[in-house]
Amino acid sequence: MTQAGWRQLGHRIASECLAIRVRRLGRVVSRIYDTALAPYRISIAQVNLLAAIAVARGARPTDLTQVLDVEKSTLSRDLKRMEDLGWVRSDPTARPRGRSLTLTPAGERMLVQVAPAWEEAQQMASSELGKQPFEQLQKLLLPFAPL
Amino acid sequence: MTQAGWRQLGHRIASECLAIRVRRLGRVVSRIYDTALAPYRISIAQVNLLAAIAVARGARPTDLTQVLDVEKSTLSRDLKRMEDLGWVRSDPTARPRGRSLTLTPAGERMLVQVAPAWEEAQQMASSELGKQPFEQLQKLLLPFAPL
DNA sequence: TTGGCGTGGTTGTATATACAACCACCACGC
DNA sequence: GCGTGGTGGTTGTATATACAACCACGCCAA
Repeated sequence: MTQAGWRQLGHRIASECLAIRVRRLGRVVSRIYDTALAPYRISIAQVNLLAAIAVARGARPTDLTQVLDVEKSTLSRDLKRMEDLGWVRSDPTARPRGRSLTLTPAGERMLVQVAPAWEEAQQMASSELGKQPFEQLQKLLLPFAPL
Repeated sequence: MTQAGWRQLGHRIASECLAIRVRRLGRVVSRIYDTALAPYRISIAQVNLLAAIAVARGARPTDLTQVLDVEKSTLSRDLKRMEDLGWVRSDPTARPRGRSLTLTPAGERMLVQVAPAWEEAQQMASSELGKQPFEQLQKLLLPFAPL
């Protein structure tokens, strides 16, 4: 392969790859939310989990892996951390099999407490990305909302 | 806060948060590319770096942190791995200060070798997200292409 | 009744990511 | 000529993420 070959390839990949753009967007957006949430010592990923459990009450970890598109091993450890922090509780379930997840009172309080910071982060994201792009992204990514 | 309060909040956050959608998209899309690239023992994040260095030849790590919106500490370790793998070389630079990055011949070969798998991944992404959403996303995320 | 098999979950290992703290070094002002 | 500050980089620590391998337990079929 000639020198022009690989250099041009690099250019093509850098300029056309969807994953590269999406991952960079993820870093930028995550930083906005994590910064806004930092005073509460919680990450946007953890707020995500809290909200998911609040909504899908009594769900099992396996159920959440579907809703969140996350690996079961990832979820296992994330949940462990949040149980250790006292935000989540898991009880053996009567149903089929597995554990049933619920927020503890502390978890419920945390969700309520961080809500204003989350709102701010939404505003920040909208102003950093631009109002139009923000809204277009929201619409386009509707299928990825966990509901 | 009443029970309806936090439950409704969970629903609102789960259904309206941009970061949650973007992060989930990132997981889904990254998996598509990583799966396609797996036979080559390389991740899309590493292909990203290879391409960036191919394009911005002789750039210093600090320069890349701007282009990629990545923390310097993250980049430091990612580059270390890739130097260990023999894909990247860093030389002291005459200019201002710092190290100058270039692809090794092995790095150039790797970029060329994985290109077909990357193309397949682009196709897979387009078909999994749908042609229209894929193209709309591409357009919307143009500002996040590292060029 | 018992021997798999499938499902749910954890653990081992590795990468990607960030923040904070630190170090190294050069440039510039005095 | 010598501080001192800013810049570039690494290291400590922690989380988020994935794949592969494993474990635990019910359930069903022979």
